Amino acid sequence: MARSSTRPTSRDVAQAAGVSQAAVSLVLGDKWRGRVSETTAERVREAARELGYRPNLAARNLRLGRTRTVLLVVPALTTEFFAGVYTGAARVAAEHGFGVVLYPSPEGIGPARDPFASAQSALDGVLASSMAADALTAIRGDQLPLVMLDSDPAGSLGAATVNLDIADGVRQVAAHLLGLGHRRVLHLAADVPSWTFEVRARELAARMAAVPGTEVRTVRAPISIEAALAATEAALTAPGPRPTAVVCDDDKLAAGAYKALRRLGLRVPDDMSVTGLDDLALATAIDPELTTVRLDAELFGERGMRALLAVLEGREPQGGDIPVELVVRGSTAPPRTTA
Amino acid sequence: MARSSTRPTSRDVAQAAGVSQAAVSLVLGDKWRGRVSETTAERVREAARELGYRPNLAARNLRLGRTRTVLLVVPALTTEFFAGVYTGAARVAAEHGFGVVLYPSPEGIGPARDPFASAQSALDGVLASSMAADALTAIRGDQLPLVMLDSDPAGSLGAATVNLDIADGVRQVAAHLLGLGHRRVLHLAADVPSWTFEVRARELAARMAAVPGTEVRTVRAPISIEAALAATEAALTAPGPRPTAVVCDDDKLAAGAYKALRRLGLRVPDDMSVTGLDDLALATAIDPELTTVRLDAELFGERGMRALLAVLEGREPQGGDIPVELVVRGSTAPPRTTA
DNA sequence: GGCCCGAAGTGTTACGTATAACGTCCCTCG
DNA sequence: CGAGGGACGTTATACGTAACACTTCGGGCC
Repeated sequence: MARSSTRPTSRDVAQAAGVSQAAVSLVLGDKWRGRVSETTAERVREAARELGYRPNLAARNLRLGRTRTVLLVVPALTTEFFAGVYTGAARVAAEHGFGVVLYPSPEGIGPARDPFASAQSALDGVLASSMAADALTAIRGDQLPLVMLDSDPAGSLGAATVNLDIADGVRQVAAHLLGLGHRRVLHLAADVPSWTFEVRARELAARMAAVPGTEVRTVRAPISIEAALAATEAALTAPGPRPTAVVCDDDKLAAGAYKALRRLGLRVPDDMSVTGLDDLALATAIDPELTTVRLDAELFGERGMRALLAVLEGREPQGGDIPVELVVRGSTAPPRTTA
Repeated sequence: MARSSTRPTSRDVAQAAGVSQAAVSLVLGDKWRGRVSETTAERVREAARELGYRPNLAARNLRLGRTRTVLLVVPALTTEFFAGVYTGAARVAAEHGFGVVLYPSPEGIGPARDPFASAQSALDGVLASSMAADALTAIRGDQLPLVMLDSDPAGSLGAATVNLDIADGVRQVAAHLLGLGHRRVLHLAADVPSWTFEVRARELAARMAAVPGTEVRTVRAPISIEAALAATEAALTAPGPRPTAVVCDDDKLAAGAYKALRRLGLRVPDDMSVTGLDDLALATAIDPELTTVRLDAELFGERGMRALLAVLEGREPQGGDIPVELVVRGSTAPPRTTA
């Protein structure tokens, strides 16, 4: 019996089982077929169980030069969207014996230097959602394998990207509203410098412009209910013909739009249609329930992790955008009076 | 110049600066006052900068036997509540040179073995929110320093606890409703086996029972909008005198209650008052805005981390519950007809 | 002049693991 | 009957860092 004050090492196990430390490593590392007899192997396993042996990860990482741990960088912990991304990513990672560590970039989407100062050699790779450019270059400088989530494929400095097909989601929203007869639309845009939001604006403008007589007005707000409320109220009380629908970059913004409309005495969807994007719990909590674009967050995380694992193994990550789906609920209807 | 294919080590820096590896360790570890001259120290720092040296954490952790990293176990990533807890905890940790790694227990609150299998010697301590007992004993078995968040002080196997004063929050809710004249109350309880929810039930029952002629009916639902909707609808269509207020364990449950009331043709607050607990963004997104108990999540995380750091340094963590505050909004009013 | 002391470093070791390289023994085959 | 080869291990080493113990040298002090 070894000194019980400190944690048992593989050497303690070896002594208890009457074998060498190397044998313990072989058995516990499952590399023993044809090198150690079944009976000896069992004796080692028994001793390890007996002593409550847990391998020292620091030593293993040092020896192997890798950690089987990757970092997931998310803009914020707030939404269940990133919870889903984590869940999907963690599941796939676990299947391959990898762990996932989470780094929430402190204030929304912003520079994230910390994780690389504190994690460095503790990481094998990084899965990063829409990050600021300087953090990205910091990672590249560290030579860490990187896969970007929802990022401009052209501007990722050669990193692989995995994207949701947001553009198609916006297309579906535009088609839905145009089909209902809407022609004047207010775009409540997220005031966040990220490619994923640029796509929304670009695609909406393009789809609406394809139909004559349409008009898109844009107003920007940070992703918060109060900010969305203020921005929407300001936009709708401005002079000129009033839009008949509000297209929001995000469900949270839509919740703010609801409040602005209520304050202005406008009813959803009778006086004004509203659409969101994400399909958070919030979307069905508000009244009427929100017509929005459902993003499969878990699949997103899963595909992202698969891509990163491919990069780590030197394989080519497979591309292809992840499909999204318009969910029509009670917040959209034909405009009251045709323009 | 060393081989550029692999990362520079402290030995590479030493060679570049013309000193020994030990000197590099002293200088970069800030332990050099009186041991190395200022000029030599500067030469070392310059060489390190030049080579882009980053210490190998695995080696450091192995050498020191600690990682300056703690684990934060949260029941779910979903709510902004735990985002706040993380933010507060991470800030305090950073001030003391510690990093925080997040472990979201996979499905809500449940057994969490993984982190100890995968993190083990990679952690100095654990800050855990309301966990299942078996996971807790797993940690204790690992002898990892532990602080529990929102957990029964009596049942934590000797681990220090840091709690929000939920009981006082419930007291404030009860006093508010009683003051408005409510006597029959439906308690929409979270169907989650956690001490923090037991407290709500116990305290509500006690406070209501203190006033003659009161009645508390209880219905349980998992924390989801749909489940809360179904449970509330069932409870309110049951025979017997209808309650005049619904007290919810959580804002999300309250959102479900709103939907049930709408479906039943009951208006908030005219026909039914509703209260929540958390003060999430959701609370102000729904209409009318929810009367709820605001929890200071950041302060909670901060205090929890301070307690854990105290334990790590062998000091006695300081106790004391964190105060909470009732926020009265539009969802509560006097009952329409006095019973 | 001898002695001690502080400054400025260096040499060496250990942390716990995984694995390459190296021994045995015994059995089989040509 | 000797060579070869599997079965079953062991010995030794390296990963990169921090820290202890030791050396060298110049100066101050009695």
